[in-house]
Amino acid sequence: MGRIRNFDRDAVLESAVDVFWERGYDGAGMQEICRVTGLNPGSVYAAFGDKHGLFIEALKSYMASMSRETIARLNSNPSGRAGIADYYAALIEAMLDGKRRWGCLVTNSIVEFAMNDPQISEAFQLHLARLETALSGAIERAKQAGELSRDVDAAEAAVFLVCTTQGLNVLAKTRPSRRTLEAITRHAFTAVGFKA
Amino acid sequence: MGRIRNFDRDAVLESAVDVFWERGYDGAGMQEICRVTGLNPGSVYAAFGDKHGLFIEALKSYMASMSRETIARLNSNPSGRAGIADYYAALIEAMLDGKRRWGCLVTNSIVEFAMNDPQISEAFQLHLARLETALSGAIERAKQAGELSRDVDAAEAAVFLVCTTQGLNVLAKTRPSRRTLEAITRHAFTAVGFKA
DNA sequence: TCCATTCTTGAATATGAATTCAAGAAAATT
DNA sequence: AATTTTCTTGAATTCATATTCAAGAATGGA
Repeated sequence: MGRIRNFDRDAVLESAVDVFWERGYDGAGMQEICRVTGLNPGSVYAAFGDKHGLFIEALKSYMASMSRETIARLNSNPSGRAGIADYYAALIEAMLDGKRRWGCLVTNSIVEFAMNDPQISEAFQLHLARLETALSGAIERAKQAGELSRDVDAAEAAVFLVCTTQGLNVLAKTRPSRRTLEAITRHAFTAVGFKA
Repeated sequence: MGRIRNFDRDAVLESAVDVFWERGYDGAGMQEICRVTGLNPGSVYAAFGDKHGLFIEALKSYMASMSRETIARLNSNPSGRAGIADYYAALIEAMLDGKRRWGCLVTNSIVEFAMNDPQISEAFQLHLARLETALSGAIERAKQAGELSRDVDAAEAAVFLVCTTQGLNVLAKTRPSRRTLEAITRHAFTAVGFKA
């Protein structure tokens, strides 16, 4: 059958995600991608076609792992309110200390590509819709539990929270203080209808 | 004295702003910049040094005109509440029809450059601080007028509104509906403490 | 009118990054 | 073990685009 591939495709994608995340699509040179993944150009091109193809796969990998993590956190607690609080608490920590200092790969890419690339554009819409649905679900649970008034429109509130998250993703790049981030999420909570 | 320059520096900057705004820094080719401004490469380089220099000046021109417009709108009405409402109403229109479909040049650039360029980074912080101050002023006026409770923290509320605007700037690129944009600004109003 | 200076022009060049490719190495099948 | 197939390597190439430059044109002063 011939020589077997001796690198792990998923591990390579995870490394590539970091480069695109930190530097952006244009800012990420094949040279650095090769350094970080430990691959040579030839192997990258054989496995992924070209830089654009690598990026699409890296983006999908990022989206999948983020969706998974977000949904898990929102549902980690029977209380919808606590789920949303946990989600934002984790976001803030990552923005202060973790990779979220680089913003969010989806947000960064929406801005960098506008909606010029139909393939990427579709993936964005899907990802944002997924986040929105997960938030909406948590809001509905909060309503059921009496943590929130029955006449809150869950869909609208979810869109608003998605917008807040996008805003945080931008501000994260300006190295904001914990105080600033917490003030923002506190206001978002109020906006949805949760009591302080 | 020699030949006099026969183009208007400010007009050139305004055209350049549009190219950077729509395409981003990397996406804006000198070729297109020359086409749009009507200049030749040589003239651009003589006047602005290089692409980076042109960008910095274009960004400053954008920031100045946006600050001016925003502050004017926020103060266009004696009521702080009405000023903020006008500001968001105008933003929504521009996101549906106008150049804000391309997002905001500041937001786009914050994301594209992260905080790698100190010169640009400083300009960002200043611009965001200006917006924050203007919003905070309107909120204070609303408090004075009894449109808002005295114990609203104007500084925190202003930071929150800046975040919302950044989020809108991102979502604008996904071609959102009027309903979506209005739902978001309605929630932001609530979050600050205005009655529906 | 002529000169000195500065601007304009657009083709030529330089630069940097993506991509290819030919040779070598490893695995599996016979 | 030989053979075939596929992967790996990294230097060479291609390609795109920022930048330069030499020649021409317009202005103000002498």
